[in-house]
Amino acid sequence: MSKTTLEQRIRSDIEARIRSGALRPGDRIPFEHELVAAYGCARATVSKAVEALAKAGLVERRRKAGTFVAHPHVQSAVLAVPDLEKLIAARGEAYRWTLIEQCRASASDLETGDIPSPALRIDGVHHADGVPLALEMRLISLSAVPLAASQPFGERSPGAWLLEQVPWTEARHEIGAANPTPEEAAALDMPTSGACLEVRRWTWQSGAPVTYVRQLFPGGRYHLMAEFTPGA
Amino acid sequence: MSKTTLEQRIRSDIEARIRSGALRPGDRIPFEHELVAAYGCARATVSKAVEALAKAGLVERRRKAGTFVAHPHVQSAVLAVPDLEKLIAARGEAYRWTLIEQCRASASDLETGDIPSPALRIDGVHHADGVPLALEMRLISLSAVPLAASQPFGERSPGAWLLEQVPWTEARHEIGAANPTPEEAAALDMPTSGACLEVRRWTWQSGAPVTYVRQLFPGGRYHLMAEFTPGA
DNA sequence: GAGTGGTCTAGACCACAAA
DNA sequence: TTGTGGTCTAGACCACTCC
Repeated sequence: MSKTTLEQRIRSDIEARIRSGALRPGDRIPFEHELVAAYGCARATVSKAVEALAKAGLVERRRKAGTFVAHPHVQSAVLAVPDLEKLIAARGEAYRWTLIEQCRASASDLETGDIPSPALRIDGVHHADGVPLALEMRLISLSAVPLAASQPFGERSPGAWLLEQVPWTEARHEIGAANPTPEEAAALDMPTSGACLEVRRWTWQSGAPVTYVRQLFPGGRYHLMAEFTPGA
Repeated sequence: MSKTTLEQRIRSDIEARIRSGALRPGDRIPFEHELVAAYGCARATVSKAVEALAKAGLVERRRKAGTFVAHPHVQSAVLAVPDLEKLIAARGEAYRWTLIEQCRASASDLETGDIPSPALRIDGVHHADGVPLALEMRLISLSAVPLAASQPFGERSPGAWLLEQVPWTEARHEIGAANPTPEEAAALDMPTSGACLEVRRWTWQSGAPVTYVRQLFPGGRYHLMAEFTPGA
């Protein structure tokens, strides 16, 4: 017996033919009315199945012409950017946040973060089992989050607090590698010659800047993972 | 006059209420039959709209209870991993691939790449306007891609060739930072103390390993970008 | 012009989880 | 038990685009 829906079956049938190479990029897949005949179902059902493949980028639909296997262009992948506190806890390690500095953001800070004045600047370190995992430099727009001004970030990291205050934001990430400055290297307990993973994130809510954060991870202690399974 | 569909309107109405904070995580959004009444349309239309929000992760649907605004948990983002040749060309720079070595993969190679024997190993450098942008170490499974054995990779990078041979694969990425070995630093024309972005990618087709690649980017010359806009 | 996909309707039955 | 969402049907009209 099967617990899968008919729509899923149609979809995975076609997907398997693409993944196996039986259908190659540029090939036309059966018309909707042909699939309707083949599976003996309503057109809405096959339409939903094929539409899902199209949204996943596996096929391309063209009016009057039909539906074709797409040419894979850029590899895209879903990147998980977890909250560090939860990530460390999930790994079974002890989490600790230490505040370095909490002050008004300077003009040059605001420029790099593209955050309007007034804004708060918070520097600190995330530790896993006592080892520095990430150095964080964050700006928070006080016009978007006024409560941040009176919030003490000595005990709790601003990321988790912000998530509660300002849910469902849009964000942009830039991921690169950089060497730490002497001060950063000291905070991370690493040499300045060591490589760091640098993640910078700009966050908006309804188009208004909320926060900017730059996180520096010592090379060997952390890596990001991304899965790419279109159609999953 | 509007060119948007009714489904899109319903969807963006709800999304705007979530994004603006009018509906907060845990709040229930209207039942389908309420939306049907509010918009005066068929249930299938509102169902499609709300289902799209659910797929985007903005809401969570529970039978008998209703549909609720989801709690943002892990930040996820869509990461673009472009073909380097096309990326460099798109930036208006001259692309060049230089082969370092092409040989049979050793046992230790196969272990790190999780590729079955026999396999090919190809090392080379991607240049943009004559400057080394990335060092690449790649393994190709010869059982998955037999043609690779007789393919000369002196002129053309194996990535673009593979994409034509074996389209629509699944992949996993690991992104980190590392220091180059002296040999790698020389190939990239950089000091060993410089930070590198390290991207490792495992690729399968229909569950069978196809290729493994490790790319090393000098820190300042490249960065990855990821957008996070659920509901777009 | 002809035929595709895009959207929508007005029903229906079912599985499941909350009350 | 009850009501929600999950799935599906059998139509319909339309817009677009390839021939």
